[in-house]
Amino acid sequence: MALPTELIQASRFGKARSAQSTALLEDYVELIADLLANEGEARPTDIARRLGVSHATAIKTVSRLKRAGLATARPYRGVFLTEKGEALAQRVRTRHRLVVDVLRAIGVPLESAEADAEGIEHYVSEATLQAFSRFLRGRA
Amino acid sequence: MALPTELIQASRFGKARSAQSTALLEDYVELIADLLANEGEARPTDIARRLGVSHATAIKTVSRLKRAGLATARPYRGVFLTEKGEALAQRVRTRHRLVVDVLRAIGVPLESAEADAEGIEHYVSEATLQAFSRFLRGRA
DNA sequence: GTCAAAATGGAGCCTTGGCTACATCTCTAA
DNA sequence: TTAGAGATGTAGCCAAGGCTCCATTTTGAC
Repeated sequence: MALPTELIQASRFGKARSAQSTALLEDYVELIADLLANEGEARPTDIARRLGVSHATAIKTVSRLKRAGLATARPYRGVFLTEKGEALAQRVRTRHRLVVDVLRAIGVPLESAEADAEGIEHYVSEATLQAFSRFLRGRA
Repeated sequence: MALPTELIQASRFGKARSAQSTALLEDYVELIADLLANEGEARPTDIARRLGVSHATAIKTVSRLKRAGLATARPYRGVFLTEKGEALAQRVRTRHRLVVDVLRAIGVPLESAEADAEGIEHYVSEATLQAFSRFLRGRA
């Protein structure tokens, strides 16, 4: 093999770990976009309820989103996405659909596909996404 | 729909979050089993190198493994798995292979399949695993 | 057999992502 | 128009999972 096993493996685990840290932000951005589209506004309490966490936790994470340049929010005035946030939401939404569609195509029940996709989607690389697209096109 | 959207969604996110907390333990158990099988022993330093973390981090997590009843370790004497740990390692290994095989079957390049599986495997439910098996059998 | 290198373990620090409890603001219904 | 409900924000706590730095133990080379 080209590289020592341990280096290959370490880099894989490292990637998985860093994916974990962005997973939460992706979930928030996706949900905020959804709330803005369907409810017209994204309030911390709604975000908290949808994610199943306390409102305090939601507010704290929203401030992380702001720090990351993904969202804007003024006190007592709801949350909005920046351009960067919108772009991320779009990518995340597309990826989510693709993952669910592939799972469905493989024969995973709808409910399991939706639930598992919530975790899986954060670990699907670009190369894998492309393979997913090809796979779906191939059986369309 | 049977349940309010927000409850369904909250439970999905909740599941994904709790999967995250077990993911690390699963990785450790899988790796320790691998080291025991291939090297005859699992030393904290090797674990750390393979995972790409500091040895101190590895040691701390091994003590979590002990607390969880998955591993045993005496000072300066390497790490071993309990029966419960062995069983978990076996399940994790099987699942890992299944995920990689499905990704490969779909057309994901080997390297991406191995790398992405490292993250994906922790979020694949029992129902999805079964669908994966059926899918592979169906095209064998 | 000794001593230096390597492995191991521990202490203490940071960030993240949870929580509860409390304080403050907004808004709506009477 | 004003009280009370509900939403929002703040503070302080916890555990997990990283890290570095330091002390100790083991081990291997001479």
